Amino acid sequence: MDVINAKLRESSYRLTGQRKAVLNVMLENKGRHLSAEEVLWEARKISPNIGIATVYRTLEKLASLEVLYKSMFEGNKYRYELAEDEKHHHHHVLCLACGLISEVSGDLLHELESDLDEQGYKIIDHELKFYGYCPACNKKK
Amino acid sequence: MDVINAKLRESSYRLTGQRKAVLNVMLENKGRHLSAEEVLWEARKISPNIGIATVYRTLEKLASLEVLYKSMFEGNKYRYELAEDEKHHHHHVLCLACGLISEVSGDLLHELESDLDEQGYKIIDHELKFYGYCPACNKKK
DNA sequence: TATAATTATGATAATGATTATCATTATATA
DNA sequence: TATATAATGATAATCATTATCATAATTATA
Repeated sequence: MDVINAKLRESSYRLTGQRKAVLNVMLENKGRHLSAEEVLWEARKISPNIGIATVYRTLEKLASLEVLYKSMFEGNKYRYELAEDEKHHHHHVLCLACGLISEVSGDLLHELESDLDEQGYKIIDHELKFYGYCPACNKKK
Repeated sequence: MDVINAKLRESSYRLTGQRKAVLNVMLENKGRHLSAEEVLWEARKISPNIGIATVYRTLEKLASLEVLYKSMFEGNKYRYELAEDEKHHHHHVLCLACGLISEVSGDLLHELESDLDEQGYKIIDHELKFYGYCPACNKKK
């Protein structure tokens, strides 16, 4: 919270009612991955007239401040999640049956990244997604 | 080639002029990652009247036969590449400066996948992208 | 072979997520 | 308070992709 407020203050980002609504939705949904449309409906419970453009603008800004992480899902839609200091990388497991998105922690990728460094690359970030079945759906099969 | 023909025969996929054009474009661009639009322009050199719908249909079919791999780039566009037997997984490095897409081989991810297996997941596939600078652009900086 | 069914194609409309535009409203500053 | 600046919401525009549909090509059948 303090970290977030510091970031907002530093970039002199005014916290209007609508922006507060979006931010609150994201805070209340810590650990979940919301689409812009989902954020819109949740945010309207707090700020009933908020429009989709403002939601996009706010999510974009918060992502650029690294308050949120933004990443592509289902091949056609971004989803946003609250950033947590501990995990700078976003590794996801998508359940092909129920759509559940879980997080993978751990950083086995450092090894791969240093291989690439040796080859002359400069790696800034990475993204890893697993596709399969979550424990619950896997059991049912 | 034989493998591809076998797959096409098995699924009784008729190789019309347009489909042959798309397939040839992909064969000639082995190792490259083409968007549907790019395939369209190349294919029109062979089959001048081919339409974008046929390109999409053909790419989709070839991807479902695993003749091609399809994956999302730049957050808004699929790109297709000729599948090669050796690599069943598609790990990419995207250069943020020049847009070059290179391949990473090796499969350090098996370890991560078996961790997930132990947690009850059933992993079917994965996708890994690195973002950074290719050796050429990295040198220039 | 002629004809009927089937499949493939291309033009184009529809879709869905995202972005741009612009008039209006809210806020900050002189 | 007047004025400049920033934020907002409605909606149009964009762009990749998908759906539709009339027509053309191919295949199967009588």
